[in-house]
Amino acid sequence: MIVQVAIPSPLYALFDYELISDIDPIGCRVKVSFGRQNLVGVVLKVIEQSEYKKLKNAELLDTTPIFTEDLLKLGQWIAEYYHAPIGLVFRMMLPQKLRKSELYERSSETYLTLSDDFPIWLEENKNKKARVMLVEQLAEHVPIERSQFCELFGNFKAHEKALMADGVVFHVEQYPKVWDASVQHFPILPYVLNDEQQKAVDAITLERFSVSLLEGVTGSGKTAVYLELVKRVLGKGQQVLILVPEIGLTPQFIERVKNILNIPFVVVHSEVNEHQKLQAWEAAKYHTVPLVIGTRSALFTPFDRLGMIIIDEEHDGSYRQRDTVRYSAHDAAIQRAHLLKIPLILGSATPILETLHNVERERYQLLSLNERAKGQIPNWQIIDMNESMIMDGISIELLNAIEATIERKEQVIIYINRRGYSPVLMCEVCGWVPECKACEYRLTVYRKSHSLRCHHCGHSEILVNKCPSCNNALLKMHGQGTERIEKALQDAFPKANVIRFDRDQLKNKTAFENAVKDVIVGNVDIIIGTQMIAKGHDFDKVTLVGMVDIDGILYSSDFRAEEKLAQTLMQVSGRSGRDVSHGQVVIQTHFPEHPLFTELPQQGYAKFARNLLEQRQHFEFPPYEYQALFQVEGRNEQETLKAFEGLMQSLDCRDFLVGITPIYPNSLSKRQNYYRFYVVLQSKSRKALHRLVHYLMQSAANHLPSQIRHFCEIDPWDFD
DNA sequence: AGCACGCCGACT
DNA sequence: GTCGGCGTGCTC
Repeated sequence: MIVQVAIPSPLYALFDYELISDIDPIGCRVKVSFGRQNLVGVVLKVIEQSEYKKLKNAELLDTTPIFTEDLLKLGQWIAEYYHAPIGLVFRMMLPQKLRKSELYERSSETYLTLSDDFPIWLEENKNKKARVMLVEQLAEHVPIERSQFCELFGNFKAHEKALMADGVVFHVEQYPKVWDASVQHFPILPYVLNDEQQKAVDAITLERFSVSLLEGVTGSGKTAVYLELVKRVLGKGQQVLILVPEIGLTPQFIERVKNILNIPFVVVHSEVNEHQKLQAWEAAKYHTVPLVIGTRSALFTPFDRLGMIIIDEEHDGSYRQRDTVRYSAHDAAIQRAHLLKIPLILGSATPILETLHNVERERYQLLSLNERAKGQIPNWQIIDMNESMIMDGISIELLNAIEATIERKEQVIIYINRRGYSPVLMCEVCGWVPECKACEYRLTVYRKSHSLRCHHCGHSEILVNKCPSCNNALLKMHGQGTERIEKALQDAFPKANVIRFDRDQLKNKTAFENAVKDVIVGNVDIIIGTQMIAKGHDFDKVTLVGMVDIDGILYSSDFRAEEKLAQTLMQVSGRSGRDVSHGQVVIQTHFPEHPLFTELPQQGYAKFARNLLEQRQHFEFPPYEYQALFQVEGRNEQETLKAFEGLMQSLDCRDFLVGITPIYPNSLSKRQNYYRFYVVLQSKSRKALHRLVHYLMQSAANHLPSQIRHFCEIDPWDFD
């Protein structure tokens, strides 16, 4: 037969091969020769005839499809929706062990069993006390998984060998059994759901597609709702997938699930090794476990009978992948739930505006948990940096608050922003920020060309070195120089233990866990950290959170800056004083009049977010319009720009349903010796946007010189 | 992506 | 003299 295969290469087409097979090979892996290399592809279609004359042969690697039907469709949806090469999408969906060109066979487990005449052996070997004990234990448990028996009764290799030689104990290879809800007894949840929680649980209809937003702050009891829902789905003989942010998969969370549900489950995240990943993959596919908890890539776990998907902390950025295949696991999960006709739950205290908009349009149902949330509106102290006394970027008010906290033997978190926001120029004395005269939009600094540019109209002017407003020379680039904060704090509190919490410092799991342990035991007084500390861990002794460097984000050219900052502020506030009454948040800013500081703490996130939505509608930004980013990068700055300009000019833009921005240099313009430029395409119509992106990608592939790379990103979240 | 082919600079 | 840098082209 002739099959069409998705090949792991950055090409958009399927490739035809000749295949000899008795079974329907769709969803199976094949070994193919592609050019001069041997690759593993996935069969997506069987066709009658090929336009190609001489086809190479493909070799079947699986006896049964490796991709479930819904995953096959999901992969094709991702390739189409995100304009990604289909073979790379399918490679991404496979566990690494299955990307290799090896035959796959489901792994079996070693079980222990006894010979029928073991009583005779017992009779004859009464003096061998240890072995008698083992045989007696086995008699009660057989057949039992060998590893499980070892867990219960320790390693018994020597005895095992002897018993096998005597012919009483046997090894049997068999597959683990399908997990059966009717055999399993669920423990009674150690708490009673309140009215809201019960209402939320009852509002979910199983075995039908729906998206529900479970809105509630930390401590409002979202997890209890999740677990009750898991129980219900499992009771129907179905499985559940829980997606969590990269940082959210804490031992605390795992412990909670383990203790409360008392069911077998598998965990998939970046720290789990490939062997364990394949085990988890099999356990889900063959339904030997009913629950999978994992980060972004766990979305591609095959299930025998998936009955529900839960996305915890749905606003979290780690659901978006920005390398090779650029996709959102959040949105793809909704697609998967749709394909399977099952409910999907989005949980967050600070849902993204896209989600809230879908609630307003009644595409998603809203389930609110407010009851325990009263008094949760944060008590913020806003420090006006224009008025305050400042030492090394830290105000006297914050210094005093830190001192008092440390003296009480409580802990402090200092939150700094280290993300690559485009730099803002600002006067340290009066807070002046350069703005474009034409559009009043703040200007972005381009250090290399020594200029300021407007991201709206493209206007460019010379970089000033003195503040034109107060004539002071203390102009500062924001988003820069956060290292000095650590030094300043260490200098101010020489006796305090200061720890830095960021990705560079705590790359591996043990370093991270040790740091967490240090904080929990109380070995640390001041924690300096980035986004990482804004979520996940519950540090009971933290009673003060200081935010020292947020103006840069506020005035970045990202139209989502306020939304993101509001989310961060709420999440960070949740870190302070979880158990005690005197939790305190101190925020330093040059712009104390900004709604984020005046309205957000009074109204709470939900109300504030709805105001932001009105603004988005007014300015015709997402979610009221749809966006795509198209980026071009090359070694030579001028050539790259020229090629990009040529490409955009040749574009037949009579398709006036789509707006296109001018070409911008990327704010981190040069990276790894590549100069990067982008445009943003925007439209009210997804279809029109999709069509233009498709055309642009094709035209780029055909007309851009091959040393200039390009890609697109659908529904972009960050523009750096 | 990967891999080969091909054309120019500094090395055992 | 070659080894190897990476620009270019191709894959059913």
